[in-house]
Amino acid sequence: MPEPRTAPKGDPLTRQSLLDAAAAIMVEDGYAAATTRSVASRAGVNNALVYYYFGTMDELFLELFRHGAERSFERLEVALTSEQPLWGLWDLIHDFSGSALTMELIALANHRKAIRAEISAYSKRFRTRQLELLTGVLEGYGVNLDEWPVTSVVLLMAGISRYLLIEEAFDVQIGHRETVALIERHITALEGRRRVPRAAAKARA
Amino acid sequence: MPEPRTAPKGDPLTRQSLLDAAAAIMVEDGYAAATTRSVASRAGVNNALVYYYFGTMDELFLELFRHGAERSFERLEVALTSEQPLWGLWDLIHDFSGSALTMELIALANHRKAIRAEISAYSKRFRTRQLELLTGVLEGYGVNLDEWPVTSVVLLMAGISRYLLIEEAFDVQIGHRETVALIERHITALEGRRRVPRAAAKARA
DNA sequence: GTCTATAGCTGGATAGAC
DNA sequence: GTCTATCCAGCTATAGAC
Repeated sequence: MPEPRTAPKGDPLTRQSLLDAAAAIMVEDGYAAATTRSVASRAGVNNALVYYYFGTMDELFLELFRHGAERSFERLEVALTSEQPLWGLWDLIHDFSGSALTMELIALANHRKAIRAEISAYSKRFRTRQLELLTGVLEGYGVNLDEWPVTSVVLLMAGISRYLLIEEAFDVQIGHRETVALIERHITALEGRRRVPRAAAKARA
Repeated sequence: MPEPRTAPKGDPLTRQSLLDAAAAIMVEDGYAAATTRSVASRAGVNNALVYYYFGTMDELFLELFRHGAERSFERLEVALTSEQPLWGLWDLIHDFSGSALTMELIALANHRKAIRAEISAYSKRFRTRQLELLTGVLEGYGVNLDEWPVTSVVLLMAGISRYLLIEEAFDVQIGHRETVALIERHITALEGRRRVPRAAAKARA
């Protein structure tokens, strides 16, 4: 579906630059810093345009989330139907890009009902799809699903990965290397060494 | 040390009620809702008192964090020197109370330098102490520390626990029960069934 | 589509009365 | 200690000119 049902009004470039500006500000200074003025200013336009394009800041935030969510969903499909689904899932989950923004949106959701509902619905959909696609894979690897339920495997990978990112943001890295190695050892035991390229890994200092 | 070196000025009760009010508001509506006016109003006093007691909102947030951090550190000592250190650690980490506030403070830290620094320093101290106390314990249990580094055990427990709490906040609970069971199975394998009472567990719906 | 101008509100912070 | 009063900054949102 390359053509949305109702084409959003206005200049698509301006619209996108507002979304990009909002994302950048949220990552750099937190969601509270993403105001109509700061976003518009960074996008190089007047703040009244935020209302012209999105109506309210809530709508802008929602659109930002939906963009990222849709992209993640597509990447999930690719990862879990690839030759090495576990490696694909790990790389996807462990990917730095987007995580900072996601965490800001989660924080934002704490006091924005619409955003909370959107994230909640999406998370369930995402998790459900993960399970659908991964159950057969783990069965194929001969994993004992009573001892290692698919949900738990997914939760462990996601949880540890998210936690490492949070700690890194606070410059705490004690034991991170060993822990990543531990996870990757287990993945290797199931589906061999990583043969697929790590998807679009960001350079890290 | 029942007497602090420099007694904070003002009425200790008012001071505490301001801190309590700030904590409650942050948990309920997010850190952005904790303003001088909202905090003072909830504490039943005038908003100018926030400045009388704390000077700035930043100082209030810092004091809030330090209180919780100190309490956590004490609980860590108790847990890790108890008869069942792993169960103690798990209960401490997995405790619901305080986690919501912690997450708000983490979000807040994203754009408040002073708070970021405080959390960073505390986290390192906390992790270091965990390792000091837990290394001997795991050795005593005959754990292969090359395969399961102490840091990784701690990170896995903390990461999964935190992630479960975040998901619960979004009403996503798919696989949570099984995953908690999995972790507790492993703890049981090392140090037997839980014999110590779960510390101050909050009732959950 | 993009702008200026402005209304209306909320927040941080301070001065000074009691 | 606690309050009232007030200043100023910054924000959302709208009206209307170009």
